[in-house]
Amino acid sequence: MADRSSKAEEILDTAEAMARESGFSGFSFREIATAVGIKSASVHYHFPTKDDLGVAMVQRYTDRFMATLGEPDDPARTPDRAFRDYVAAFAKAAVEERKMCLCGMFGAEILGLPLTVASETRRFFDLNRQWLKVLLARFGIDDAEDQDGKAFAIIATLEGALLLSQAYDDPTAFERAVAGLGILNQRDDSR
Amino acid sequence: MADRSSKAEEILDTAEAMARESGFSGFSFREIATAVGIKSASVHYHFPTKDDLGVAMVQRYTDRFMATLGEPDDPARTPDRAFRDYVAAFAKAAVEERKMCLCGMFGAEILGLPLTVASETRRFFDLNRQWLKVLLARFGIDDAEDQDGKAFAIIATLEGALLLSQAYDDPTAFERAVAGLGILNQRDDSR
DNA sequence: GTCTATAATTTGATAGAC
DNA sequence: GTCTATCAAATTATAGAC
Repeated sequence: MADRSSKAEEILDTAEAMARESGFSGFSFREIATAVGIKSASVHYHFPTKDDLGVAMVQRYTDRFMATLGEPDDPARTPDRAFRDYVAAFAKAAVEERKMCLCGMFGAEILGLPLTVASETRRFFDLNRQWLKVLLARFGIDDAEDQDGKAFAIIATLEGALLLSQAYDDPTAFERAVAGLGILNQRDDSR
Repeated sequence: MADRSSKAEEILDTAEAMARESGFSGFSFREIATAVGIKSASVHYHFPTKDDLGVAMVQRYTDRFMATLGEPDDPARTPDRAFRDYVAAFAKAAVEERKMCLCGMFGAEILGLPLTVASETRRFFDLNRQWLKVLLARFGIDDAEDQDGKAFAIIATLEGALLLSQAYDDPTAFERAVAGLGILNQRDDSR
């Protein structure tokens, strides 16, 4: 896709990890440089400005996230299974990575972001909504407004569950929040 | 409570507004000073360090928020009504103020906060969970684990709905997320 | 690609006069 | 309470050598 050098990927790894813990202002070129073993001027060689770095971070995060989801209407996967996979994508952030969703973090502080990064952040949510709409149609939810509301509700709950996991530094907060949700439990028997 | 001067309140107003848009690193003593018409050294007179300011911001926000909620077991208010009031407290942030919840913002970036501010932020969520548990008991939900899960799910959805409203700069995102949620619609007839 | 060196700006914070 | 003056550190970013 972007065909980046391995050093550029290392930079993105580090910047993403830092941003998912403390936001866009939560990392600096110097910190990243130290972490990957180069100087800050060399980071600027790969990503001239912080805007550029921010955009690349969100694009890579979004591409990876959507790729792990697969297609919502893949006939090889039941709707129930696809929905569980969707929840699992967020659970991974809470349990394995113990970090916020990058776009959830940027979404909250979007008014303080460069416009290019803000725009790319909204794209993440647009793609998620579209993916969920296709899936909800397979559940027999055909009304567009209904699909829209349910998609928003699902994303909100999962992003909020991640937020609580961060606040408490406790992955079980994510699990408890999701387990306590009716929408998800309706299909608890389908595993 | 804190018995602060009106200038200190002005400072807190400004800092809160800025933090709810772009986080803890999203405001500086100089910006605040300019906004309230004094110099940054004078801001330090009221709040010696940024830690102090952050703690005061969260304490005041939490106190105000819990005060508007009232008592969850006030017999003068039906459980349905109390729950609607709870949702309305978050809706106010999305629709009237068009800002993130201060503690939702700080919760997401909690790993980048001073420990004192982080601790105060968790208190906000502790108080919210306790309030909801008392309310859920009135709905006949007596199992403690059940109460806990549902409380987490409700807070997660509302904080996540605020996050989406910020990301899209659109209060209707909050409303759509909440409307699409089964847990809330079950009692749609009780208004 | 990475470095040294450096510029311009911003940040949190303090000392001391009024 | 507010000011001027100042500080040390950090930030994003650039120029130019290797």
